[in-house]
Amino acid sequence: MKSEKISEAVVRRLPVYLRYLNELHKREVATVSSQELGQKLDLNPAQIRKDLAYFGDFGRKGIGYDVSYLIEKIRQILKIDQQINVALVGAGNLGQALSNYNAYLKDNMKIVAIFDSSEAKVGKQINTLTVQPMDELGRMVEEHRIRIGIITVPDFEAQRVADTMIEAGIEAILNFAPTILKAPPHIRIHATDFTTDLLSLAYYLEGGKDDDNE
Amino acid sequence: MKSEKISEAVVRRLPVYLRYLNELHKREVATVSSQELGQKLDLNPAQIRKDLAYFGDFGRKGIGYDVSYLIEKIRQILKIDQQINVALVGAGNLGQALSNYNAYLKDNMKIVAIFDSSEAKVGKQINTLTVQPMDELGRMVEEHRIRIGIITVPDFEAQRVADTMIEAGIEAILNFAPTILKAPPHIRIHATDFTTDLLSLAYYLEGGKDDDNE
DNA sequence: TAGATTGTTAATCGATTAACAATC
DNA sequence: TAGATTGTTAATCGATTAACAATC
Repeated sequence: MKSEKISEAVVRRLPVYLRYLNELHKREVATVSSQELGQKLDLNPAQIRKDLAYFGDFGRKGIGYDVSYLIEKIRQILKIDQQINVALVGAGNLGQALSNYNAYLKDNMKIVAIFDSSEAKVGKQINTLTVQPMDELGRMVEEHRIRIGIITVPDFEAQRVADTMIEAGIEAILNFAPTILKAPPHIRIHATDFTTDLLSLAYYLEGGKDDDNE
Repeated sequence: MKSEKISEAVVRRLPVYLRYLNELHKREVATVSSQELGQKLDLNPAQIRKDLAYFGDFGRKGIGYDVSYLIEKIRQILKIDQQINVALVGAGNLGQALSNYNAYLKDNMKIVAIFDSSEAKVGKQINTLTVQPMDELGRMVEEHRIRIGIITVPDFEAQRVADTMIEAGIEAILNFAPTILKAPPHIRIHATDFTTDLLSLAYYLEGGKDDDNE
């Protein structure tokens, strides 16, 4: 185990490894090589070995990686060996869609509360959760030790919601609103922007008036 | 205008610029500097100037960039100066959420058809569209010149849907299923994985059993 | 022993940032 | 003219990949 700081690119690949390892585990595969992982995940095997080696010597030369052991280790690294509670704000279609993913997220990530600022949405049932008004957020964060917030409100509300979350003590935010959130440096923010992804795809389409690329 | 190949990082920033420029335009701001753009978008001004300079000399020294002109140029670069038709497969919650974004995507990207393999979903009305069965996909792609596909089906169906899309002549895919799609190199695939984003956030939480980071 | 595969160092590649002449 | 800001080159920084000794 070395003590460099780990780049975000590395951290973002860990859940990808974990996902495929979980699949292997379900198929009762005991061992996997960086070669095979790389082939399945479209990554360079050397990169995978290097990524993992940042955190420890998890593999065995000549053999590969023990699937169960590596799963356990990656969970520890990602800190999901304990349950992490998540709050979602914005009970629209997207919020609803994400809360369904609770099933996928048996990796110890759990959406435990859903909030919305609109009277109309409060009280609505989404899976096992009841949509709560925003002024319950502070209390719920404390009571359930909620550490991550997901924002699925319209862009013009996003910053306000983020501020409320941070005020309440949330440590990290996953933002789906198409806006750049401002926050103090100790708050981790990841943004996921569907419209940006889609528009950038268009660039790679063939032809058009002037075909500059590829 | 130079003729290097443009990196994906650059292309992914263009829609971000566009989004803020559109906002400026609505506020009737005529001109903007790389400095101000950088400040708002959390990017280095030099990077913004460099990004834009790949495609042409859009700015004016001492003045900055003309908002309307730059919007027009970025639209051309992204090839959204013409309407791009999009098909969505998977009429679940996420699919429904995305199809609502049609409003946002007045930038000439339009979801013109929604498909689902489940009998139960076919015929359902989502906004102005009726969910169609999968075997209509080929015909619709051709008829409406659909060029981009969005996949919002469960992971185990994703590859099959991608194959069908590619077979039908779709050129680029935005994949929301948590799986790595295999496709020929001329097909552009962007993946957006909510679970991966969320799990990687956990890494940055403070404390835990052993606190290696930050 | 022979074959496989890791962990790690060195080489390469690419992206970001700083600096500044050109010029509005 | 003085101040602002671009476009671009050079410097820096960081991430990926290749190569290989160590070893199971």
